[in-house]
Amino acid sequence: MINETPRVRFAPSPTGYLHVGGLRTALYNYLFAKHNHGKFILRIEDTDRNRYVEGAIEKLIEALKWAGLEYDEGPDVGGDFGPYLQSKRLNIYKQHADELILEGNAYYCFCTSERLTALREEQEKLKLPQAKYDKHCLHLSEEEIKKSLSKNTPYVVRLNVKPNQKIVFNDIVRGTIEFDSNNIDDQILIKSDGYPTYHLANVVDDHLMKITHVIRGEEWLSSTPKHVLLYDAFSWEQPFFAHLPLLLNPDRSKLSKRQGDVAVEDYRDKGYLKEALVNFVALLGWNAGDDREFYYLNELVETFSLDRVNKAGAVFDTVKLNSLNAEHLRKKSNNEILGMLKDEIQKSQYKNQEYSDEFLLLIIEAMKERVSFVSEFVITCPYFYEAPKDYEQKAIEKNWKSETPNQLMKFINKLRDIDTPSKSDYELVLANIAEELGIGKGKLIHPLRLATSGQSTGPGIFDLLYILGKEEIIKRVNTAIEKIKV
RNA sequence: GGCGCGUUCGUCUAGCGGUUUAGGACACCGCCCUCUCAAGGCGGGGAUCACGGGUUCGAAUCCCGUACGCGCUACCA
Repeated sequence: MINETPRVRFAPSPTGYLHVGGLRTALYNYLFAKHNHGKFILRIEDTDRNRYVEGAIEKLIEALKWAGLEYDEGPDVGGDFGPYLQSKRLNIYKQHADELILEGNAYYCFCTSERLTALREEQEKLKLPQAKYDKHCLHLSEEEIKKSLSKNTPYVVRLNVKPNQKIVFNDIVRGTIEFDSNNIDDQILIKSDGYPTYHLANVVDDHLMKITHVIRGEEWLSSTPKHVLLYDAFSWEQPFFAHLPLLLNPDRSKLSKRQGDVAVEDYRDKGYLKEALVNFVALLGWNAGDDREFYYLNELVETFSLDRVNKAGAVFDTVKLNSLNAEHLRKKSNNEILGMLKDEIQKSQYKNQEYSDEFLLLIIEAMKERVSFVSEFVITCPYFYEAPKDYEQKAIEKNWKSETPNQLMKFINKLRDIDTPSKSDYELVLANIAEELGIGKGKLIHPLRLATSGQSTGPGIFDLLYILGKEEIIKRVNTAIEKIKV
């Protein structure tokens, strides 16, 4: 098996959205596959009809593709081992369950849910170490089984776990793990509605789809012995297992909706870059062993390896995500940001206004190092899109003196003489006026910034002026002189 | 309760028996740069490596125990 090309799968159940923990699992599968020139497969585990969600599969696929995790085989792209929807493989599971029954590794169980509950209650009363099915139906005679079957009595198929066995398997992340079969319940394999449970379906499919490495969340570690038992019962070779540490809430419980956003779509909609989310999530439980923290997907592919995956859970801390987002944003070309900024403007109050690409590109260049999100190219510097409505009070107090209006008028008047001032023209004019007045440049710069932007922070003043343009500056300075009273 | 897994700065982590006065990143604070804010550079505070025993000349690193956390314990995945 070790010489085969690796085949791994991401096998989510369609819940309606892609959980960031799921994204991390999918990513590690993808990285492992691509690094080793193997195949990455998407398989939908939709065997719970009670949890059917309309449109869930489409959403899942959309989120996966948004993140850039293209798969080689899957429900919408096909492949040689389909179908990739478990709900379309029912006959396969049935057939394999029959095989297990025939060889005594599984058995029909006709117990009612009432008996099961009673059993559990009784076991609880007796303070038994663990509640387990009592194998009642294992001892049914051939006749009894036939009779019940012909009467269409509802039944499930259970795994026949033999007592006093050591079940040992190797986990790539955690090493050798050992379980005692006495602690393992006779797991239901086929539910009474004819659908398989996860345990049967994932083993059968992983084998049939020639999956070499099962890379999944740690929540599956405890049920792996059941899977090992199934591989043995079918006389199939086991895949390699790698159980990934969980993603946690700030209070270290399993990452959940209650304590923040968990859907990839939520982060996308909040304006996080896919590069940043992928980069961030990759580092939650893995690192290359050096100090590097900035990666693009293809670079992760180059460096990823399963044996550098951590054992302990990791808190999903969005503060660090934010800084990574800013870093990825800064590394993008202005032209790439331009497209995103146009989308952002469409979502804003300025959607009906026209802005030239040239103008927006100037804003991007001026603001790029001052923002963490594309949306901030709008909300943090509204003065590029409209004249300030009011002026920051603290800045007025600090920088707007009684002589300020006259000084600014001088500046404006000088500007009028220049047709289309360049950036250095603004710089020159301002320097000249300052010198003329015998004041520091700051005495002009700060009021000018306040008058034109309404704020005390922003890009370099000459960038600001150049982007606004002469006419707009004059208008805004006049307005400010009228409106700002000291 | 049972079984399993885990435990290094607030958070993500490096470390795989001596190179460690435990390194980096984010966050925080200070300085430099500077027209502001950022970005960038430099520096600072912050981890008795969960705790207790061993093994060893020597342990964050190996072993055992305890505590704590998490996961599983469904006709859910």
